[in-house]
Amino acid sequence: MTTHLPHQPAADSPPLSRRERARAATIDEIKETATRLMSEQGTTDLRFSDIAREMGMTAPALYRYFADRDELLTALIADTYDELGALVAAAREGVPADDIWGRFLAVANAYRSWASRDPVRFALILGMPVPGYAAPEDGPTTEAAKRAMSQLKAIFFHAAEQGALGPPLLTDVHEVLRECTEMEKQAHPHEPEQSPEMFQAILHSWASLHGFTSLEAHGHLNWISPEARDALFVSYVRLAAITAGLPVPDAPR
Amino acid sequence: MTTHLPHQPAADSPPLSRRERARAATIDEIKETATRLMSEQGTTDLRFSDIAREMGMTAPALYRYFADRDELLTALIADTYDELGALVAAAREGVPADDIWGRFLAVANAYRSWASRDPVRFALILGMPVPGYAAPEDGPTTEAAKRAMSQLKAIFFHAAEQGALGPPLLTDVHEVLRECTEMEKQAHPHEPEQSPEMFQAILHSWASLHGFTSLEAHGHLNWISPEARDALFVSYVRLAAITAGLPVPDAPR
DNA sequence: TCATTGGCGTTACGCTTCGTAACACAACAC
DNA sequence: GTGTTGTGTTACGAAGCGTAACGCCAATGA
Repeated sequence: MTTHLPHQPAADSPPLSRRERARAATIDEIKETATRLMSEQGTTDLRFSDIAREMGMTAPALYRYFADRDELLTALIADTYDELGALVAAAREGVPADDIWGRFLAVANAYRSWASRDPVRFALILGMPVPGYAAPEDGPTTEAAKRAMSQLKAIFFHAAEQGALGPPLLTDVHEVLRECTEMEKQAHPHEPEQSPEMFQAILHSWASLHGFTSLEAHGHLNWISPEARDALFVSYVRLAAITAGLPVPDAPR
Repeated sequence: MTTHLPHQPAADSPPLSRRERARAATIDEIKETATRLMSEQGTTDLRFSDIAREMGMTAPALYRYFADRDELLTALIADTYDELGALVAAAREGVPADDIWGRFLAVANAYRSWASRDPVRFALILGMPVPGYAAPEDGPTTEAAKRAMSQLKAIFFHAAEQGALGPPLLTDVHEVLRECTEMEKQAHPHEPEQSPEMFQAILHSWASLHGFTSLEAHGHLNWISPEARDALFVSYVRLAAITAGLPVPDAPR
């Protein structure tokens, strides 16, 4: 898992003592095992004893590394955020920058296929908080949401830069959403300018994408064939792109 | 809760013995209590002991009524389906039949506000299956999905009947989705005709609606104000209706 | 009227989990 | 070598699940 903590700025205090390395490795192994168990048994309800057993340890030993189940969960959630973020970013960057529709589709596909591959972890970060787990106040939950969305944002910013971004289908924006855009602008002064219409369109796209993904990942579209779901998804993403003002090639792929 | 079981055709075998009535009442009370606890503690992970304590009973007594936690969950899930279905249907019927946009918005609002009011039960039926709970094979899960969707379907059918349904924004429909439409037609021969474009548009609408609802219900839109969310939702639903070919009044409400 | 039957709820139990406490051992520092 | 720190163990108490064995009560039948 190579924990990769983007939160503490990777100060990389170079001299990592033997012990510290061992500790870090154990932490990674715990998280890896926990993640695997979670995916395997299809539940976010992980048991310390299971993890320990799987690792050839006893349960109380884990408390040396995580104070309780919630702390472990918090770590797993943070890692999952990062993983999804990285995955989506990689997908976006795997397509030439001028192929805006291609990038949009790539991001959508990455989001969707990750969720379908790992519905439990998808639910872990973007579904309901784990049973009995109280997310740290105003914690990583909304953070993750925004990070996922920022990948979409990036596409819109890029399209706008290139002058390839048309007006969205809906140009009416409610006053309160205009204010909201203003606040976002102040919160992220380094980001390119974003119009209220674009802000609204981005949110629309993201909610759309999430809807299909969530339904499919949790099996609520199983009554249509996988091929039909694929076709549906592509048309769905096309629709989202069109309504958001992104340039979309005419030929239905 | 007055259990209202639409599955067994309410044969209403009239002579309900005193005992049977008592038993039914207890079952209802258990389900009520379980539901309440679930909503209150924000978790689908309910404990028999808690339910029993709340009812002034002991845990083992509950096993007279439900063989195990899964059986109780199955019952709760079924009830929740029915409740949501009824709620949405009521919302739809609360608006004059010729006000198509009004009905669409009402359905969307009902779905959304129910989910936000009761995110746990929303997750219970439309999110990830409960930890440790294996849904009965091909069971109520997809049933619920289809039932929720049927409310949307009804609106489209009605609009089509009235000749008020325009073409959706996307009229390309992939071959495999056309076949899928055909199969649906055969599965529900009593339903009005539905074109592939319409079938696709309905699915699009539903996935959209679900996306916003799911994000909001689980707190992932908390970084914008409730008022902004309201405004966003209305514009979102408008967009969905427009792209689906439903008649939408020009004035942005 | 009185015994029987069946449903319901109880206490008692075994098993498993969580999380803490007390102890044992290895690595490291001086 | 000796003390300190980190890591893992076994031992324990509290709480949950689900089963088993028992007591109580209402309904039934002679």
